[in-house]
Amino acid sequence: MPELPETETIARDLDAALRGAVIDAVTVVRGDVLREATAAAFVRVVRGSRITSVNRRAKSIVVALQSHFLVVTPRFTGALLLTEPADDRYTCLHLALADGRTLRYHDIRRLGTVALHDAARHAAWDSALGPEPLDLALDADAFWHALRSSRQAIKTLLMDQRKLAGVGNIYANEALWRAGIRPTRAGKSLRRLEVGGLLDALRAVLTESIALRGTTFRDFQDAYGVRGGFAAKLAVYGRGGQHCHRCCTPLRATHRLAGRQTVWCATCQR
DNA sequence: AGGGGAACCCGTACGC
DNA sequence: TGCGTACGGGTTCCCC
Repeated sequence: MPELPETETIARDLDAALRGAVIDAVTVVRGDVLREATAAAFVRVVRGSRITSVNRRAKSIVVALQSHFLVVTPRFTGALLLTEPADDRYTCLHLALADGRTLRYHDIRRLGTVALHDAARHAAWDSALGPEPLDLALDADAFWHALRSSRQAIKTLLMDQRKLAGVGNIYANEALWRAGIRPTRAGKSLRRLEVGGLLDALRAVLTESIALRGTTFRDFQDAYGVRGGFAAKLAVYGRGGQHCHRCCTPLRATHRLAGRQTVWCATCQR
């Protein structure tokens, strides 16, 4: 479930730890996590290359090499680990660094992916994604325009990576509760003022979660195997049937909206 | 075009 | 207790 705050946590740690590191040896243990490259091509490109930076885009960690990019999308159980995992059976990729450290891509359920991009492919991938919510270049007017053409539910739109990058189920639920907006409202029904409030709420919850190194609901761990601290701060996600922190009404929960867990307060979300 | 649904994967939860 | 099955979850791909 790593969304924006969780992948941001991983990327910041890895950037500090890996900038300038050289990858000496590559072992592909579970080749089915690879995308856009065969195991042989992956080894050929990655072996001997230097890591120039590590960043985040949407819910992916982007490891920049000299000429290529590794785009790691952990999905539910994927992790980029600098420490020895508790169970090495789930190591999919093993990168030995010249300084003696090891970077592993570890994934129990293997729905996560590691793609290899050259510069042109990476630019195309990047341009297909929507704006970053924490980028101040995205203003409420632009966001309002992006939403007002759609009949889809606002919660579905928040999670549409072409419209906005990095927001998944947890933070979509949380931002809508904070903004007092019902998840099922059609995008085009939102007024300009409501969209401004929603963007403010979204930025606040993402920023607070990053400060606590993300939400570990079940599986998320950072590069050192440590859990995030934001789960205790969640107002609605995973709290169906419990009381709303604002008005004490029992929170409603459904899976009907795009098949995902949606939790909201029918009293204070309109 | 835009939206809906299946596939991907396997640990966990649950039923018998 | 032990086995079998349903489920979840984001993205991609396919189809209507």
